[in-house]
Amino acid sequence: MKLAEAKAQFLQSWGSLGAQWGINRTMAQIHALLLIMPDPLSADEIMQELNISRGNTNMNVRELINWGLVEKVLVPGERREFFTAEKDIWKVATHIARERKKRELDPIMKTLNQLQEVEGDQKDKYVKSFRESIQNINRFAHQTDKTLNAFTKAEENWFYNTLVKVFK
Amino acid sequence: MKLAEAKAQFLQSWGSLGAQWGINRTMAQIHALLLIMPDPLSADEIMQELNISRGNTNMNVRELINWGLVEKVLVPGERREFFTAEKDIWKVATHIARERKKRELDPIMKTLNQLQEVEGDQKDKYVKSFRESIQNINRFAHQTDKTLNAFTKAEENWFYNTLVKVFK
DNA sequence: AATAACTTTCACTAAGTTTTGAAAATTCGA
DNA sequence: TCGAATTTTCAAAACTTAGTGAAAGTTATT
Repeated sequence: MKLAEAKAQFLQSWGSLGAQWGINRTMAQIHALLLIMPDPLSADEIMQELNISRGNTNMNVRELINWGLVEKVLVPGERREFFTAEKDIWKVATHIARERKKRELDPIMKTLNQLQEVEGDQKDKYVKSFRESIQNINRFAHQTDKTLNAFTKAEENWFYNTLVKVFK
Repeated sequence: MKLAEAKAQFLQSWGSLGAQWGINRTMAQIHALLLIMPDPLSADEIMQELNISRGNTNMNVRELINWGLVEKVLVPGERREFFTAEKDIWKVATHIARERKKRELDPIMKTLNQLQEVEGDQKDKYVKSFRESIQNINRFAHQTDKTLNAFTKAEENWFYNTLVKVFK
């Protein structure tokens, strides 16, 4: 397989993987592109490689920077901005996990805590069932929270090493 | 907070959580509804509770059954079908993990393996960088695969117990 | 076999999201 | 300060996905 072909296939696969996880196609593709390129790219290069508009490029690059997955690089003597992605995939994963936790798990935990205080007769089977479900989900959420915290710290990759030991 | 209000809020939160994970709102809401109800519900009851059409209900219930998260219950003396959700949230999580792995991780691993065989001069920095990226992602994917396999087996909850020990 | 109860399908519509491209804003060097 | 290079914004268009409801299909009962 030639590089050009392999590259195209990777960009497309990474794009649809992203889509299945609620990340927009273009954002995932820009990320993929920056992942495999040895040097930082300019907005124009991204536009060309992916055949997308300037506006689209700008929006999604900014969003990637927001997620901490891409950063601006200043090339001396160049007016334009260049962009590069974190190449250590493990760091990428912990970044994403940390972001999603902040945006999704934390809010739902807040909600769950409130919902536990539903009023009503414990003998009413609807109340009882609701309470039990919320409690179970809440317990699970707390466990997940702890696990993610451990995972996303990972300052010295100890989590990774632990996992490797446990699951090898 | 009254039950009705708490219920509405839970249905809505679970729905938008689902949406962020690429699961459609209605599917997540039906699941949430069945989670908190003590007894199985009929299609009509689901339609009423969530204010959705018959067709939509049917499609999403079938999809949930497909995912192994909901099952039909036959109530003696009733012609209609009733539906109920697995209440053990841990089982739900492993089910989802197993499904998503099958649908997403397995295919991408196949692709990655192919992409490693890209032709070209190792001295070409584009080829070199591409190879390295794919290799890194591939290693990560394999590790994730192992972890998920361990997690989704969970026949005796040993994974859970291990995690609790490790992260408590 | 006819009927009634119920489920499934599917063409269409509604809603939501992404992308475009041109205009506005910003930045930097001369 | 001006103007060229570059980035950002945003309204409209294109596209995608979800939801509807009526019709077709299925199944159980008499």
